[in-house]
Amino acid sequence: MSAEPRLDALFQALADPTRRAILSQLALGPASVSDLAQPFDMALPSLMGHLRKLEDAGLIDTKKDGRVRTCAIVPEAFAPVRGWLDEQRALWEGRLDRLEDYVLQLMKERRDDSGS
Amino acid sequence: MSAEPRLDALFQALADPTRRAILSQLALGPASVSDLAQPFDMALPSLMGHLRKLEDAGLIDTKKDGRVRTCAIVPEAFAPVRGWLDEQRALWEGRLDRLEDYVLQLMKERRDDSGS
DNA sequence: CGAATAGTTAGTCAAATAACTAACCAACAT
DNA sequence: ATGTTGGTTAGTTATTTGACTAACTATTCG
Repeated sequence: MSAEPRLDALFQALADPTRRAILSQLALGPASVSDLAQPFDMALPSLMGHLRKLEDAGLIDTKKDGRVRTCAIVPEAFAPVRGWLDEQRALWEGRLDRLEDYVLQLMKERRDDSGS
Repeated sequence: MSAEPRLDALFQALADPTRRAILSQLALGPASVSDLAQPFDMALPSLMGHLRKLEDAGLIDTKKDGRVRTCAIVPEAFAPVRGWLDEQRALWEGRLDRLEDYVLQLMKERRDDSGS
């Protein structure tokens, strides 16, 4: 019934302020692990955990060069999230359209009725 | 540094397939708790927990009338999520713009260089 | 009234999160 | 070759999540 484990991981990854802050930083350009860690009052392994979650969700991509691991954002990864939101809005608007049709139908029937 | 506890609750609420399915159902129109529960193979209290989280996040609104609690979606509640995504994209695009400026600058300098 | 319906409360439990410290490895830099 | 920097692994702990059962309350129906 779920059929979208990717969305679970994406939304879950975004549900944390530290991880969102990391993404905002990376949106400005790639950065190393310790660059990313610097603004946070948090031990390195904790921050690594966040990076791992972001990478597992596909939101960032990391590559180790020498002893430095460089992290970069993957902008396309946000697409499924936007997609779900759009789909959701489409459902909602579809409902509004049907509601409108219904109301118009009611008005028409009342007109016909009083006209008989 | 977080400054957006609302986003935490929103993304967290969306990070579960059951809750997303509930929202998709509600996008089609209001429904009672047992209507919503029917498609799921889950005890009622568990489903109530999901409804509670959705309500706490502000994504749904519920009202009890007699012994029936009716749930309705709150479409505006998605706005902060969209907002954050848009902001994120803006940062990314700003970065691309600066990158483009930089590349154009480099090209200009190379032209001037070879021209000397 | 008495039974069925709709939801709620309370309490339990296993698994997942998110943080920490301590110890470790693999490049560089001197 | 040794120390320092940048990151990683392992293992611990407290909290939160998500699901369950059992028992309960509050309508509504016959």
